[in-house]
Amino acid sequence: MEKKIGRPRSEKTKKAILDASYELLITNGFPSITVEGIAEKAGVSKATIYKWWPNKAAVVLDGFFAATELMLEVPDTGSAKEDLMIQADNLASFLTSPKGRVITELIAEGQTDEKVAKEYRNRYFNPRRLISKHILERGIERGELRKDLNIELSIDLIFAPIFYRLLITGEKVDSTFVEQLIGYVFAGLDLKN
Amino acid sequence: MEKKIGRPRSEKTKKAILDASYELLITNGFPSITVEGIAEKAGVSKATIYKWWPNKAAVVLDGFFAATELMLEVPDTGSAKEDLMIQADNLASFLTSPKGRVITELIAEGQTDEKVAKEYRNRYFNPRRLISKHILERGIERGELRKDLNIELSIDLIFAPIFYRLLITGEKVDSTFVEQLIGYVFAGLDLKN
Amino acid sequence: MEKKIGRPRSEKTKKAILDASYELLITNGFPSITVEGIAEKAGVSKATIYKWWPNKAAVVLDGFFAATELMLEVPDTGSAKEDLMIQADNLASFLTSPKGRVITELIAEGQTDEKVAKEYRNRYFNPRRLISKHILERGIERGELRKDLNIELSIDLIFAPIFYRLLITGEKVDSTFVEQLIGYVFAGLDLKN
Amino acid sequence: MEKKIGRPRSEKTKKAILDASYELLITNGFPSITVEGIAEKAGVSKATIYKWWPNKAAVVLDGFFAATELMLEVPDTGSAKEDLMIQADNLASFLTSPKGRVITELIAEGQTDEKVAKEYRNRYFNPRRLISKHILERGIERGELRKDLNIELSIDLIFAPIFYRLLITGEKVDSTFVEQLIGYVFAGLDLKN
DNA sequence: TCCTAATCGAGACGGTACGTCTGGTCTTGAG
DNA sequence: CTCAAGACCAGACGTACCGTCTCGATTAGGA
Repeated sequence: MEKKIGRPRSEKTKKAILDASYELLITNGFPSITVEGIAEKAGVSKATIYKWWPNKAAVVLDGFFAATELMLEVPDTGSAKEDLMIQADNLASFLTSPKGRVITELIAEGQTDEKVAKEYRNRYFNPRRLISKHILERGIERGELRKDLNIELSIDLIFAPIFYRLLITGEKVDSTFVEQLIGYVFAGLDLKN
Repeated sequence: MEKKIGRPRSEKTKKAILDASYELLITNGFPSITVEGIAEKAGVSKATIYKWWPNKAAVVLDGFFAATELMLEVPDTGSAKEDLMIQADNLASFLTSPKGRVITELIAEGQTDEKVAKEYRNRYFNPRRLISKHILERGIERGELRKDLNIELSIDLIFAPIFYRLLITGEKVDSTFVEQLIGYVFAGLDLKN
Repeated sequence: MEKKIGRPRSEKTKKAILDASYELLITNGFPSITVEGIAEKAGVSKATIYKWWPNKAAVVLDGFFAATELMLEVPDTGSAKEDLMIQADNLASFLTSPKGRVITELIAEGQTDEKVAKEYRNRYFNPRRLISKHILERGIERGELRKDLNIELSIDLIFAPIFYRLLITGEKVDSTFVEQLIGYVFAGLDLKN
Repeated sequence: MEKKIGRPRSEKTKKAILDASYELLITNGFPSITVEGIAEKAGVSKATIYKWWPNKAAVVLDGFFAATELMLEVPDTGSAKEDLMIQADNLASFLTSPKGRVITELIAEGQTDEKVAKEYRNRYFNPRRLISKHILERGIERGELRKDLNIELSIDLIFAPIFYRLLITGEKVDSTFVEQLIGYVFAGLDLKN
């Protein structure tokens, strides 16, 4: 147990930093955030920020997740397909909202900063994938889906197109799209379907 | 009819800039490229670069596409599924190669710079989607695929997971994956399949 | 004698350059003149300017003297002191006018560009000093001034304070000052006077 | 009462900047000084320089005066004429030395930058004129000079020709010249003298 | 009349410094 | 020991002019 001499870390300061960071993130977007801006808005010294976070990305990520780590409800309608549709629709709604834009910016940042990538995988994607996994497993148990289903790949199939449109093609991502998407994923392209 | 007065633009200089830009892109990655660096490597004045391109992203994009605008062969095995598998596999190979890493960096940049996004859609993705479209239409004609197939969505389904893994989950993208992927996309998740 | 084949130099162009140069000099002052500006205003190519003048200073000087090489009348009132007073007063009037400001700017430029210095000595100061010399010599002949007068020094004494005020102290240079100045120069500081 | 929070300004850095600036001024002259050069020589960031000085002229002036603000001894031989001769001779020696060249360059700069002009008047010329004034007043008290002498004009008469030669005619400024000059200023041009 | 050679306009180009900005580190004194 | 304040270094940004250069189009005199 290490000694605890000296002035203890101020939780108020920490909160101020994360709040300021998140607010700037929402209003101005990731790339135009500056550490100086966060410090000023939080009424805090730049040095204090760098004391506790190694760089800009770290603070901003922390601020984002501190603000968005919310309940992850597991839909349960009795139908795996229906449950996944709900989950996908919720995701699409969030991603296309102003707050959701941050996610795509973080993904962008993650392309050149592995720490960022790790962070959003652990704190954002993995928890959500677990839910999907749970839904799919329930579907298998119930006999709705076949036993040897590749669950990870199935999750990819469902959610990838949503991100593909957001990140790459820029096409619309709305409920109609999600519905069609789930339909095609379940049915497959083959003629027989 | 465009004017032809004054000293004409030096093609040698243009090439030197694009080459230098591309080389730096490959070796150091997008975010660490500097216009000053390009100028120096190309033996060119910074002002000349800014004369022809509005900003860093524009030069780098141009350099990238000048170097990668290659033949887009349309696979034709007689089977749409087979053709798409080949196309997807080619894409996966490229994206996971050092040169392909650039694409994900450009997508990252595109999240906050609409011009970049527009550019890679027009110059990279659209041509490739056209090929997929062609393959699918041929499949429909041949009776391999159903007449009312939503072609755009189908293309999304096939390629999205590849980018999803690269950009988000970081999971492996190899031939096995592509094979499984195409299998699932064609067959669907439904029990009956 | 050199051949005169080829297109001859356009006098119209030369005039346009000098005029534009002078106008810019008067309106904006020496340091904010740019060769690009002269070229544009004159409707002329930059290369043409550099064809005939080695650098910015040369054009501007030429433009200035082309516009200001005026008659140098020799005052002749019958009194050397009176004549010098008139000359000094004329000089002071010119130097404190907007057009005269240019002279001080040229002197400034001359501190670091010997060619400029040479130029304004030859084309501006020497002709004027010759007049003063003439006046003083006439005064000696007439018996107004002593035979062994150091003429060069005397000229310095008369005109130096005018420039001193303009260039250094910034004090007023008006007719009253000139009058007092001439008075003191002629009388000397000594008690007996 | 001024605040004293935050890291205090580094005197070492300030000195390094002023020293570097002065050394460059002496060796290369005012117009070829660059802020970048000062920064490099001083081992300092450009931003730090711009933090404390608004532009090049300001740093260089400061560097110059920091290095030359020396004792201003008042000569006192018992004769005003003699004292002025000594002062003028000292000035001439300084101005014609390498370090003195800077003064003429500053005067040049002052023609188009009023702040520079103000600065060298306050920090260089005014203190020296005060000494001359003192000498002249002492001369009047002693009965060497007449009571109603125009002191300012007299100072102009003595020092102006030195600067006139340096700035304009380029003629020699040595002890002989100074001696003659003082002689003429005191005696006047009039025949009776 | 055609040829030859210099001049001209337009404007691209390498170079150099500008003054600004931000990321991340360091230095004080107060708490 | 922590914190606010803020000075500091490093280094890229995009801009501005310099003086040089390459074009094609003119514009004379000489062949």
